[in-house]
Amino acid sequence: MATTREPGELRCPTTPPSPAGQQINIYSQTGFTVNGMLDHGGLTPPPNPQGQGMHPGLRDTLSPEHSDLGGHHCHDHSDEETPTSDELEHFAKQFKQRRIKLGFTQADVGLALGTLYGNVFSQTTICRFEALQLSFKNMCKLKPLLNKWLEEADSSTGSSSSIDKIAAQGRKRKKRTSIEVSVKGVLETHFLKCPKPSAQEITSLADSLQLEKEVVRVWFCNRRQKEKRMTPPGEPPPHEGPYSHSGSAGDASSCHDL
DNA sequence: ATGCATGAGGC
DNA sequence: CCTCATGCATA
Repeated sequence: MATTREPGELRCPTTPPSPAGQQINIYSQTGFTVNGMLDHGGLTPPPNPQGQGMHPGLRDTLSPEHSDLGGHHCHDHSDEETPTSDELEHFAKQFKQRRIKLGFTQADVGLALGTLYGNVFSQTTICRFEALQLSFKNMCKLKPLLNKWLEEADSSTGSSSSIDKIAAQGRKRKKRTSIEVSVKGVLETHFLKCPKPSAQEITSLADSLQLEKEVVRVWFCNRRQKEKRMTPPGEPPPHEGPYSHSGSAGDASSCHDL
């Protein structure tokens, strides 16, 4: 049932005490510069064609170099340029390890980034970074920031934190709709058939599932995003029993079935 | 750790 | 409407 509840004040139950005492940060997102990835007084380095182009499976053999065309080449410094998937993976692992050793929570890091560079991030984002659950591009963007934080953190092992919260906006966030597992299953099935249903298909699907069209639409959007992330479900330290997923009995022909 | 949601930018 | 980057609210 869609029991619309207002966003109550809820605090993370698992937020270890962290030292506080720093400066305040500025605003939040939207409008920040895209780091200084390319700003040398030379030619603009070739854009990274990768990213979303590859499907989940770029775990091992991935050419770590780029084809230099034109006749110019820029060396890749310690941290810059487009890292490889492997590099990102390694970095993420090390980052998490060090972060924990230093006694910081994911939330702490997110805030620290804000006080350090003005870009605040939530626990969610840090978590996803560590788990490599972001898009390749996104990972590349965050790596430099987190890397810098690492340096700062281990350098000044003692005081680094801040307490600052951005006021919630006037808009009320819709209550999270919990979709029943059985319904999710149906959605999954449809996704396999048609990852990108048309508006009308979404409408009828929503209708048959008794869900708001918007909810269904968003579900598909989120589902597509998941498909684009790095680390295909169950890869790194495979301890998980991958769902053998039977060949969905039924039909897998056309997505038009209104 | 994740599911559903918001919003900006793009066609 | 979609993609993408992000995050509140939850399990």
